[in-house]
Amino acid sequence: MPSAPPVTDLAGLASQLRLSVFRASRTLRRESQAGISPSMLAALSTIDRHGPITAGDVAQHEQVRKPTVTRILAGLVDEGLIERTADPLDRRVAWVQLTPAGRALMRNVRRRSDRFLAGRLRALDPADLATLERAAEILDRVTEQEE
Amino acid sequence: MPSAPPVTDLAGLASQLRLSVFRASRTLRRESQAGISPSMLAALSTIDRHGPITAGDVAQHEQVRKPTVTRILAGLVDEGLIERTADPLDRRVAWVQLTPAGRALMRNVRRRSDRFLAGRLRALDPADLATLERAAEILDRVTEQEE
DNA sequence: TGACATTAGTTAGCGATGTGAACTATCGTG
DNA sequence: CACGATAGTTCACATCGCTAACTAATGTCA
Repeated sequence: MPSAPPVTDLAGLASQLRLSVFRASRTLRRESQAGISPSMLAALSTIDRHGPITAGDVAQHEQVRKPTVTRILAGLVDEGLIERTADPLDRRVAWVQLTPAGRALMRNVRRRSDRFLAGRLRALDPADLATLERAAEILDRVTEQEE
Repeated sequence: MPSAPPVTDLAGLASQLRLSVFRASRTLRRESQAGISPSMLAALSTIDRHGPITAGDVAQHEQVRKPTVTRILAGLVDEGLIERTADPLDRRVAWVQLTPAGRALMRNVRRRSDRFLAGRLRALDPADLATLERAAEILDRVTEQEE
């Protein structure tokens, strides 16, 4: 694999990347079959990874405002996927964590519920897959960083 | 640059990619400063690239249903960025194309309106930028293909 | 101690974006 | 000319994000 030429047109890359990510997100949203909405799945994943976590910290990780988190968490509680625990020392704070059902859903999603996308990825060659894998990490760094 | 190890866990990559793309899209939507919405910008870009095009074909390219296209195009017409031309032979069909204002906006967006994302990209090393560039193309292939 | 700022989270209401179902208008075909 | 296919629209609905304003609890400091 020859090393790629350097990218100097940052603005061009930025606008291209914006469009590609936007379109991909739209398609993936439509094809999502996890049983819960993309927002809920993303929040669930954050809660899964970061153990017991406060609503405010979920907002930080998800890069979303607090009222949005309130609604998403309410939905996850309704579905029985997370549970809240009041903080005994600071009664303003509510900790959330996955229920067994939440953990089961996450396992399910990771292992086999992404048939649409996985099916399309199957057609790619290994180099492209590796590129996507690295790109996912880079995207996370770029978009999740604190300002 | 050493060649990457092969990716075999397609389901894992798929679910990771879904989350990364979703979060990136959410952040980019919030930071968008093009003056028009991401949907409108994406459609405008498609119309720009594919010359005079019908509404149905815009829907194909954008991977969106026809009612969605109707509304997006109406917005672009309101903003004076595109214009419709009735097909003289088939009066069901409406062709759309960019107005001078639409072309000017596209030039503007490509060159300098993506400060947020470009600013964050500036911190990346050339290899990461090249990865993102290739990933954008791959994403387009994966998500825009006909089923 | 008591006034006041800060912090965590919620409620209420808005706007943007996408959808499916049903509709109009037009076209093509036997 | 009847009837099915096609292009696009309208309508009602759901999701998802936001700001503003609120409640409740905590911290600070004169």
